[in-house]
Amino acid sequence: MKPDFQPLLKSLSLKTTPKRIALLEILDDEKVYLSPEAIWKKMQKLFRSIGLPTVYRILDELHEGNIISRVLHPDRKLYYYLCRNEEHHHHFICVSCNKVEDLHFCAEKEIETLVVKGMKGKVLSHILQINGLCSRCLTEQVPAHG
Amino acid sequence: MKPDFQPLLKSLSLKTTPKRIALLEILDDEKVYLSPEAIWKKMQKLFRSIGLPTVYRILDELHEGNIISRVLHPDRKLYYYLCRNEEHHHHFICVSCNKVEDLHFCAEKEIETLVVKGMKGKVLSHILQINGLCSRCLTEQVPAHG
DNA sequence: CGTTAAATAGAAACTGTTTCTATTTGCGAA
DNA sequence: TTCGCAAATAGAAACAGTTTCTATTTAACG
Ligand SMILES: [Zn+2]
Ligand SMILES: [Zn+2]
Ligand SMILES: [Zn+2]
Ligand SMILES: [Zn+2]
Repeated sequence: MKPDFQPLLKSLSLKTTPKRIALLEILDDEKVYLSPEAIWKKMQKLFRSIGLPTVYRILDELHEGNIISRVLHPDRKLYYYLCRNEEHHHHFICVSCNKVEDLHFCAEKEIETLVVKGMKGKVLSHILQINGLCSRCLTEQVPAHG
Repeated sequence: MKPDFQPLLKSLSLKTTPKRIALLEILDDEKVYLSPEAIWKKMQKLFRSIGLPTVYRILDELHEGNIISRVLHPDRKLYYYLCRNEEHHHHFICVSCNKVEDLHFCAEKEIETLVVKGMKGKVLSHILQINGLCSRCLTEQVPAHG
């Protein structure tokens, strides 16, 4: 079931354009993280003219609005993933097939305590990401794809 | 007390060159993470000719050999930090003054269990980093530096 | 519809990073 | 100590992902 992205965009004060909707649907269809260029190529099948900067801009806006999450890849390029899971969690990413799986774990409480009480500092954000191989890649030895 | 970096380099099968030693000493002097360019500028004070690619290459080799750690900055540029703490831990980084503090916390056991038992996957690496403001920046409102 | 600010295309610029090639240098062997 | 050679480096150039710019198009609202 395809969610209605219109109210989501409205809540961010972004206009409901066909390209924003298409990009969200593309991400929503995927269980893997995608690069801006991969998204662009999918967009090109839907629109006769679509610029790569537009893809970057939309991804930026949606990431800024906490709608989509960035994947920190060892190759240091940008990747994006749309997760519908509302509660706070983190991700296990497969570096071979790019699959993303929810990791229902976070130690923010413990860390907050360490930082506040131990360092007298303030936590602004935290990164927790597990890189590895998913069960399929582990058993089938599927070669990596871009 | 300046550590002897020679055996460290030897263990990585890297030749002991003045530039590698200097770079290690520069990092060892700092409690903040540095950008390749910042390191390059410090190197330029020590060598009349020193290329930025050399800095990148050395940083790469040392990072590859687990001698130095990369900082995942929100700005997506590369930063490096030399931590002498031998046991496994993570870092709290101050996004204002670039200071790095050891965070003696890691949930790798719990996460490993979740991934192996829950997902039938394999963990290759994990990222845990806390971004925030250190006590000094919190109280003194020190403006950010590059 | 008509108006207006937001969104976009396409080209061009940007910038951190990597590659390339000739030259230099560390270091084990003689 | 000197030699020989693979490793390391400088400097220039290339690269690639990302961002900026400007004219044009479009969504939203009355
Ligand atoms: Zn996989
Ligand atoms: Zn998720
Ligand atoms: Zn968390
Ligand atoms: Zn440390």
